[in-house]
Amino acid sequence: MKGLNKVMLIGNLGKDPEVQTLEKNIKVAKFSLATTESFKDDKGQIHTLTDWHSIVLWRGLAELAEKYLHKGSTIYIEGKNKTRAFEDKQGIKRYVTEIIGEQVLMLDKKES
Amino acid sequence: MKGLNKVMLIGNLGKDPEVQTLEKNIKVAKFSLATTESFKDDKGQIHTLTDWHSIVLWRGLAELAEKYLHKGSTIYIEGKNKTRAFEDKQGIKRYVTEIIGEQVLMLDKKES
Amino acid sequence: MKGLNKVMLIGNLGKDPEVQTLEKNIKVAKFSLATTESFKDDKGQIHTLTDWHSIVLWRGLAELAEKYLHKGSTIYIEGKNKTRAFEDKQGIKRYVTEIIGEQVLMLDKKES
Amino acid sequence: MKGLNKVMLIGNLGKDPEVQTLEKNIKVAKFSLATTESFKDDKGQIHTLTDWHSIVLWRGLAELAEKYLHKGSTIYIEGKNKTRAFEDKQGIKRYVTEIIGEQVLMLDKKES
DNA sequence: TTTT
DNA sequence: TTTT
Repeated sequence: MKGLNKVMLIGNLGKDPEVQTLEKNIKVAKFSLATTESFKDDKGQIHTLTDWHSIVLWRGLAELAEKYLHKGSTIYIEGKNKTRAFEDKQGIKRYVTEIIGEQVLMLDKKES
Repeated sequence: MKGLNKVMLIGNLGKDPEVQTLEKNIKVAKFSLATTESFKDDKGQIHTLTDWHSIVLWRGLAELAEKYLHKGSTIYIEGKNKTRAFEDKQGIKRYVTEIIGEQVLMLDKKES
Repeated sequence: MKGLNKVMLIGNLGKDPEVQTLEKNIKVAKFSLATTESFKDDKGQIHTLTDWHSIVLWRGLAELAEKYLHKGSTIYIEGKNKTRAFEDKQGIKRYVTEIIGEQVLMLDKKES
Repeated sequence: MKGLNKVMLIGNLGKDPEVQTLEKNIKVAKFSLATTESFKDDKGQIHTLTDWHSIVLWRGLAELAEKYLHKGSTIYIEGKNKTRAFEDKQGIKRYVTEIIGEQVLMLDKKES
């Protein structure tokens, strides 16, 4: 271990995961996750603030996402921040930060 | 508490922090932090991979950064991921993800 | 910040919280929390293992526990490990490690 | 993943690790780790408080401890809380909570 | 752009 | 029992 890059989130999926199957049958799932925070302003009024996170899951976790996660699901996810460069339609270099999930825990009560 | 948005990093500053003083004497410090990971490939060969993170510190933590942190400093930082929109020079909407620090721990041995 | 002492748990209360009111109307809540882990043994068989944690909540968090938490509740809790000495009935010094909660997030779906 | 049981510490070893070799050449290292916290009291006076943690490392991490860690070493450790029962010399059942390390990062600047 |  |  040479450094630490850890992200831990509890929140809800904004949409159903988008799952792709790559060569060798490796799957990737992508979705955005909302985390909500509430805080008091100077006047004691409670406000709510939502952050959106771009989540990427690989292999077994992508399969779990495909099977069990959907819009609105509440999950705990642990992973790492990765910023990668890509070119947009105009050929301009842009950056996006994604969270590569390493552990996922489903937090919805089973509706039996 | 309504959700969890937590980031924990241990790494090194790529450059000295850039510190601005805003109205009411509030300070903001910005810098990038490298976290390093090593892993073995299929052939057992060890590789090293660096991720860069954009860090933002406010108020007291910005003052600490200004006083004590510099290029190469090793720190532990705990905070949250925030993605914000901004317009680039061409007026195109772009996004950047920053880590807003809430706790900072300096990990350099004091060179006495 | 001089060091890091952080514990993060997601699990279920083993019993209803025991709440005491101390002087100045300060409340303390205590309960045990089960975290469950599953793993495969050498033969690929899945096993389940439960760890029990002694949780202590003060003030506002104790009031939250009193009002909303009960046997079986699922929570996320963030806090610190504290080991304290006490004397048992025979006057022998013993030790117990408790997690002093600093953040609590209720993870049960509201049953509307 | 069915629950979360995570502990993260940054602190210093109180003594050199005690390393045992078990059957099949499996090693276990044990040591106590001090985490230090500073806080202001009602009068704005700064106080310092130390917590002691019992750390257990297995296999490769035990070997790393044996080779590189000693009294005073600063480390980051990530692991889980485990409480286990044992019988003391009088045959009375007692409990101890240990942190089973899963990741260790050495934070001492190399003194070249 | 860092560090080992 | 550590460290600053």
